Amino acid sequence: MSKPVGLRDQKKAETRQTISHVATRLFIERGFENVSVDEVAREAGVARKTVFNYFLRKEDLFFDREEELRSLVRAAIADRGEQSPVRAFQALMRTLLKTGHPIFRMSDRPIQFWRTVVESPALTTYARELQVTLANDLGEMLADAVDRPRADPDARLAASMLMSALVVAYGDALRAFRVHQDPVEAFVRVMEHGFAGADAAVAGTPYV
Amino acid sequence: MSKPVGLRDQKKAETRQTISHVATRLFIERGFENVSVDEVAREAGVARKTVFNYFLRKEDLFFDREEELRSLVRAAIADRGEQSPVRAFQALMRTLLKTGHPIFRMSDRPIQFWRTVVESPALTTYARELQVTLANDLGEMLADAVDRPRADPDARLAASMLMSALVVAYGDALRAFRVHQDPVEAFVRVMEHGFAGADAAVAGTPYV
DNA sequence: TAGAAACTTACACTCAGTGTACCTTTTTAC
DNA sequence: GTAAAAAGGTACACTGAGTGTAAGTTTCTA
Repeated sequence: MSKPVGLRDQKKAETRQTISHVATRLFIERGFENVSVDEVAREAGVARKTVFNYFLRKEDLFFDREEELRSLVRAAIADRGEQSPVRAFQALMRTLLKTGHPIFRMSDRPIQFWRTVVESPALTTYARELQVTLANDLGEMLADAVDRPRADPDARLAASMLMSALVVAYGDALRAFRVHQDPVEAFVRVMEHGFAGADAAVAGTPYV
Repeated sequence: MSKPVGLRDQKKAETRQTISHVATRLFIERGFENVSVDEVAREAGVARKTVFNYFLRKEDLFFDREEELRSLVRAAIADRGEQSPVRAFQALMRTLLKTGHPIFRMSDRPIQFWRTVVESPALTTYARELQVTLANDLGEMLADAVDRPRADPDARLAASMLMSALVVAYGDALRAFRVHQDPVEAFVRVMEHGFAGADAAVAGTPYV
């Protein structure tokens, strides 16, 4: 998070914002595959190449918020005190959920967002990549936290199961929302079962 | 599995085989992204369009064997007798592993195959899609087996965790192979931990 | 204020994937 | 056996993502 100071950085930030906002709006309105990058560029008043200068892939125009969660997790594991790293992660998730953090909020906006994702094969694929990336990251953080090698299979297993639990929980929360049930309650139920499972998977290791 | 009878079907099968074999060879030799579909078509003595008539996507040229595992799982769950469905699935995996079934065999050929996958972002993504597809399938089979709705979150959680365990186990087995350790032993160790975790996640449900 | 550095753009290109119309081969029906 | 029809293969033309390059333009720095 380096501070932009000069006029140049300010303009860059603005351009990036504009492109991302325009793209997000168009994608939600008309679907990801029905909007070309050309169109986004035109609407944002910028060259097509400029779009690709800011965003490596078309999908990046829609997902812009992965880094945030990652650093939250990193901080929680670093400041975990006496807790085991897995418990620290679980505690963080419970807190984010209870405090209605944007990432886990179940209101209209995110619902729209995820509907757009679900309706687009490309975005769905991208979301899965994100899950794997976060699982790998989490695995390395866990291993680092207990001084095991970064490729430690127990860490990877724990991370992978924790992420699975969250994704399944998220899916069920969306379903609950659609049928006008309490999405948070649905989320917590599945999440806690998954967390218990992850605990059991790495029982006897320093992770839990 | 309908039997091809006429000359036409025979030729079709041959063409498909040729294309798939040529493609697989080229991809393993030079990497997925370094071989264009044009090249595959040329080498197979066929028009580029013909390739896309047989295979929906370039990636399909490389992965050709998902259906087999799916039907094995389906059969195992159907014929599970007194066992719970999750136990039946776990038993199947142990058997496949012990009997050295092609899908789980850790010899040079699959190693080459997976190295090619790992080195290609597109193929890696495809493999993940496969994992999700199989997890969804398994989830529905589990739910069907105990007469719960197909979208039952417990079934999805169990399926997702079981698949996670297998994928992490597979990854660790490949790692073991590279360092000249026993890949099967590595696989079993991680798999069993994961299975125990999945059991715990859905303890108290009819799945386990 | 001039030159360096960084960003934007136009242009040309590769490659995946699709649609269409036409040609060739196999099948089928007489 | 042969002719019509059915199906596959091909050529061609197209869209759209993504990349490389060189030249123009804006901001920064000394």
